[in-house]
Amino acid sequence: MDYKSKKVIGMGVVTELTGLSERQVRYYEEKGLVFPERTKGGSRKYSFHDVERLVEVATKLEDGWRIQDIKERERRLSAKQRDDLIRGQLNSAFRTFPTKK
Amino acid sequence: MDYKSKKVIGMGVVTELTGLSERQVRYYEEKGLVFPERTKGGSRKYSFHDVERLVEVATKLEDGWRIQDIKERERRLSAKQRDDLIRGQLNSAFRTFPTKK
DNA sequence: TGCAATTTGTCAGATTATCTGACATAGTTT
DNA sequence: AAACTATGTCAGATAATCTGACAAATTGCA
Repeated sequence: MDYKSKKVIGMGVVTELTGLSERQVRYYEEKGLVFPERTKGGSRKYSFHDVERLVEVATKLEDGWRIQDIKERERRLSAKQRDDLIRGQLNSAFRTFPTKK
Repeated sequence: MDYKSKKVIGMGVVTELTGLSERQVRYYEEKGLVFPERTKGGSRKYSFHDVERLVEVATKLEDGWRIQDIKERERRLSAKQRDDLIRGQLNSAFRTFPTKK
């Protein structure tokens, strides 16, 4: 695993890096937007990727989005991506219609 | 700064990642082999680069090196690199002797 | 050979970091 | 108006980390 996705960052550093409060960070987890790992004792551990994710979420909230909207939109997007992927696979497998060039 | 050199990792994770004891990690710092940052409260924060460094140090110690030897050897090596760098700069600036090709 | 240095373990006591759960609140939806 | 959303804050508990000290095994060296 690469540095960006390894879960090694504690809550204190996360709040420093993101500018968010502990409350916010925990709330976003409660709502299913980030998924930290835990130490044996129960402390949260985040990755750099998680940190970027948190900033992205916070930005959208500042823009007036609500958490459920963010999740909903992403659910649709990834569904579309799955569709596009499958469509692409079908196209290259069966070539049901002409491709350009 | 990149993920590899950002100091965000606490002692607990460092001991997990390196397999070293807290005692060892602190001792290597005391001897000037790693240079963690600190939180406001005084807790150490390491980078992935530091983690790799610690493993490298531990490996050499297992091979029978002593800390002072490691530091001494590196002092010489970096001195040589400085010399090589300067020599290279002089060569390209003044071309005091013919180069091959 | 004997003494000093090196490296690591361990322990105590103190301090810092983080956790959960609860209540409050301002703003937004329904 | 009532319910919901997002966040602040506080208390009490637990986890994580720190420093400083003493011990001990091994190794270097005078």
